[in-house]
Amino acid sequence: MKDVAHHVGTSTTTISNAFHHPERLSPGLRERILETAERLGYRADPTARGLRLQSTGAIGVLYTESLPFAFSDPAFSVFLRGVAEVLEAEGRTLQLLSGAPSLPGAQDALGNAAVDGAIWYGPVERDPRLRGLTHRRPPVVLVDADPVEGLVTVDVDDEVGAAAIAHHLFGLGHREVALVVMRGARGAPPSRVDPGTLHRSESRVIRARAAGYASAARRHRVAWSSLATWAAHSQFEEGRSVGLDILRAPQRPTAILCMSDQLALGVLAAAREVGVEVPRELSVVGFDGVPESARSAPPLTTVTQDHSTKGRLAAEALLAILKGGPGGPTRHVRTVLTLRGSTAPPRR
Amino acid sequence: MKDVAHHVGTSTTTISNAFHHPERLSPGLRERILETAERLGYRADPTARGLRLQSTGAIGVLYTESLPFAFSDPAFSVFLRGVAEVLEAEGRTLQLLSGAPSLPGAQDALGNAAVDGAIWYGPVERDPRLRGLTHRRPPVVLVDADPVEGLVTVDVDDEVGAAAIAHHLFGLGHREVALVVMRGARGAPPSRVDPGTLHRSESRVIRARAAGYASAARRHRVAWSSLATWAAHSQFEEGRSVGLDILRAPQRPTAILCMSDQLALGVLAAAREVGVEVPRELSVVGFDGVPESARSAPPLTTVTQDHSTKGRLAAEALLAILKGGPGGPTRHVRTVLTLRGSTAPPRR
DNA sequence: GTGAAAGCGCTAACAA
DNA sequence: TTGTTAGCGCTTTCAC
Repeated sequence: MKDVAHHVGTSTTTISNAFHHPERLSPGLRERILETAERLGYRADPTARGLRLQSTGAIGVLYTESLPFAFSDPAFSVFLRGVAEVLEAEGRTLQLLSGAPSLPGAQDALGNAAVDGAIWYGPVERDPRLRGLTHRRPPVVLVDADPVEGLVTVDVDDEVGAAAIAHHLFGLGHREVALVVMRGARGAPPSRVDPGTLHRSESRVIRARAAGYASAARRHRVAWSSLATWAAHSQFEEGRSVGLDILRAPQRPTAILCMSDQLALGVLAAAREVGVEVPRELSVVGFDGVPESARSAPPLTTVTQDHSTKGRLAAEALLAILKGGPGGPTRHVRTVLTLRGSTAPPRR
Repeated sequence: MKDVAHHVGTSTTTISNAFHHPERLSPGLRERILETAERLGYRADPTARGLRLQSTGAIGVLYTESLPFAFSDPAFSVFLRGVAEVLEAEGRTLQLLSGAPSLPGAQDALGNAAVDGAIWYGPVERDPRLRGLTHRRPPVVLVDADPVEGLVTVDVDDEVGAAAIAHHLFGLGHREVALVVMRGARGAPPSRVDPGTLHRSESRVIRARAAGYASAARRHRVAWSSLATWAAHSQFEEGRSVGLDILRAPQRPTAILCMSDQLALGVLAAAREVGVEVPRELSVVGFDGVPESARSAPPLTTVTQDHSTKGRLAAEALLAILKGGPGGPTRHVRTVLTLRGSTAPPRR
């Protein structure tokens, strides 16, 4: 900047004005400045600008697992699409923050990021970092995480959706139902769990969906805690491997209730491998309504949530706060039961 | 910071030292400072820090189309996973920059972002903005874009891969082959094009793949410019709609050669809808080897490129430059022909 | 072991 | 219409 000022023979103020207050300059001078700046390849330093203006134009999105994993989570991709839509319209940029709790410095991913505000996408764990986050700078909006007093939250109807799809399955007449639930921890192989412990999960999403399943079970007089249950990290491969285990066992269930589409898609693949026909011999359901779920063979019966709207709502709420608004109330996102081709009554 | 200094009764220098040069303080004082900082919720302002240190810790990734679209591009997701792997290991954050040429200020998305360096992911168009990007601050690494003198490039073997898969198709005996190519422009409906014009595309990727197809055609004495060709934006839905058009026409081809997996997956869906059996009645191939391509029914024969390695290489090259290295030579990523279940000889 | 002062590059009051 | 000055919040020399 000084450089340009020198070349043109003026002060830095005038350079700044040439860009931000054109009316305060004679057109000729302005012209000369712009030209010189162009020639010298001058661009205002965004960091200095950010310091002066107290705003960087960036919005952070913190994913509570490792970032690489985030990019194989299709629901998160669609969520980001929604976020990006509103940010792009405002000319803001999107900064991805890794919240993997194990990472050095992850504790402060938020505090160390030069962002004007952040969205905390916490599908995975009840996070100690959330404590003391209230009224934090930068302002934070919560998604899929346990609510925190004083923070705006985007809330999804997980329990209602889960109840609806379990009700659908039980209503069809299924009684031998296997459950495949998500688990945050990676690396660990899938394992059997007691569904009765699910309500103590660290993850709001897991607790809510489990509660929905349980209430449908109660309604149909199915013994909730007797359901054969596997826990796996929500990925296609894990779903496939659990599916293989389940379908190769001597006592095959008539339906598999999966807590995510990734898991269900994996189970579907396993069924194909083993030669079990869906839905004639086996019903499979998921949760999320990711794009792939509509394209599988057969198309997956699932609970759809509008991930991109979720992203839009979160981004809009955050921008409202940044504009000085109160942030407003919790935003609710509905889920809808999406009946497709992967369910049928059990073969008698 | 001043606040903390006040509370402790010391200077801001000492506060800073407490965090960055512990050895310069008496342990007692340091303890008191850390404690007070904690109590007051003090966090060093990242922007001010960035200005002083001339580094923000963020790496930009510019996608040459609109950001919302980026998140429905599975190849880009896998690429980002690779980038994120290396950035996360270095404790850096990932800033997504929208390069949609139509956007206001997109011209300067790069110049306005507070990043230490950037990756230009340009699958789409030969971009005028690339001119004058040489030796630009921040340093830039190019991916899937036309090379620019002086910039490090990650180069993919698109032409070789394309030649291989077209050779596979022609070698199987297919002569009535329809071509579905990508096009950058969105919104516009799919349309017929002359394959002879493809070598003038704005996109390096499109030119390279087309060149590969053409050379295989030549080798098999197939008249390249006579191939029925459709251009569509690389998305599932567009592929499906083009597929429907092709398969409902009176003269159905025996094979459809798609320039991306997204397109091919859409065509596969169309075939299922129309009741055309793949690969018995129709062969379909794609390009990219996205995860979904392995899970479709039938699994897609395609050209696989290792997108996550591509991301890793780009990120590593950029970090090397930031550490003062020369950036080194162009990185090459190989493609591999992946034969799966969607191709067979034409029915006689 | 601690503090004063300078300066990162920019923009905005305010003065001329 | 243009320039002077101050200051955004931090880190770092350098002097004490």
